[in-house]
Amino acid sequence: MDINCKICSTIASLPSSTTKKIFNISKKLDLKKGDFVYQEGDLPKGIYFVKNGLIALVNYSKSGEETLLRLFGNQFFFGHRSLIANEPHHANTIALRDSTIYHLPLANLDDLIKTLPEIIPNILVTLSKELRMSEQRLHDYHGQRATARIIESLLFLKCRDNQYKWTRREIGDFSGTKMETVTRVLSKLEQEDLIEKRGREIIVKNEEKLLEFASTIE
Amino acid sequence: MDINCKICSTIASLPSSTTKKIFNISKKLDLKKGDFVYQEGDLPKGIYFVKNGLIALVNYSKSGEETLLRLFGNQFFFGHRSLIANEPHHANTIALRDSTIYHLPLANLDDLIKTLPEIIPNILVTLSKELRMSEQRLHDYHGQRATARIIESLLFLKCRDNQYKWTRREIGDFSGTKMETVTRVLSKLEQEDLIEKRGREIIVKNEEKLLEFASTIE
DNA sequence: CGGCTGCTTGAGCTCTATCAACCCCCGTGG
DNA sequence: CCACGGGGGTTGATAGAGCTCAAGCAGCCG
Repeated sequence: MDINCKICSTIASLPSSTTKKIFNISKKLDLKKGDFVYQEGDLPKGIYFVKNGLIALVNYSKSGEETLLRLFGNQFFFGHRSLIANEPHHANTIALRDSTIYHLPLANLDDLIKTLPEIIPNILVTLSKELRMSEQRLHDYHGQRATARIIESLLFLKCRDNQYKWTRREIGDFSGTKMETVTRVLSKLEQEDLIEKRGREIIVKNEEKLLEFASTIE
Repeated sequence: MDINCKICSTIASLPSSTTKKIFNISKKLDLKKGDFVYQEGDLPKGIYFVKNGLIALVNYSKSGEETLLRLFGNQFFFGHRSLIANEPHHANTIALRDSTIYHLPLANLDDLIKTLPEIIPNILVTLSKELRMSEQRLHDYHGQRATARIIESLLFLKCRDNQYKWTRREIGDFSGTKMETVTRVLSKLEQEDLIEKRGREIIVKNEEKLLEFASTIE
């Protein structure tokens, strides 16, 4: 977990007294890989905390295209955005692997402020960082720089979960490209000796050079 | 100002007592068109309120490419994200036309909570909506749907400021396309009798049909 | 009127999606 | 232990969307 990873640091850690309180007043949920927590259009029912696992916020279009919007690993919370905005969920949350999460049922923002006031500053910071990250990605989409986006996505995903075996499809869903493009780019990067493919796994040989390579594109 | 514009509603209005207080403890700034309020990399110095005018949050890449990230019209505040995240500004704010804004100097989030606690719920809601909007745009970038993005951008920009004469370049900067593409798409839309070009101005003849047209793409 | 900025249009090119065939790895069951 | 099946990955050929470059036009201001 690289603290310096510019796009990775979207979480502000909670004091242990707060997490303890959260686990006390929440309901434990065991999820199998592929389980949905909520789906697009659902009304917000509270906030969820990841005790252990990996949850993805994913958007699907009619044509079946997926977009990986955010990822929640250990100690992350999610569901806060829709609850606060008082909007139906704009995307789906799905467990990428078996996970244990805690559900804190809340009706709305007032309820949140009443129940867990100590978390508000943390949520403010988290939302702010999530917004920056989203806008940075937005900027990256202008022009055609699939290679740069794929490199940054790869580093981000690895940063979020280094154990999980990210598929080419998932990297594509996050970077806004297709699986085949990811494959081609990875092959190019391997030729440049920046990464190494070991079976289906991708080994980043030189993160520095990789990022530099990404920045020299455009 | 269409309340139903799904991507336009990123502001929650403040009670007049709050705005009054804000104007009392802030410093008035008169901006000429093209003036910067802050630039990328600057450290946050507080929060800004738009009394009158139109401010854009813009990101530039080395190659000079611009991305319009957010827009702040009358009654909007900006600068909150970086202050709360305690990060240098990730983009520039520039006055699109002569504007009057108020600057409330603040050192950090604690300072904000101490000085103006009544605004916190509002900021939470605003950040949440800004995040949704950004992520919706992100999703729209997957695949090549320049036409749909241009239509939505056009409606959004008009929704934010109906007087201001948006240029093709600005529509491109917001939708992630080039000026020439915007021109071509607008010509196509005019042929479809969905809009009308009156000099440099763009008249939306049928917003409903326009959105429907956008959704039939992909 | 000139000049500037913004807009339009065309031709060509590049990048990436798409389609398709094939391979590799791994787990399962006979 | 091997056969087989399926999901993920690779690679090639092709097409199309949108960018780039370039030239010219239109609206607007001094």
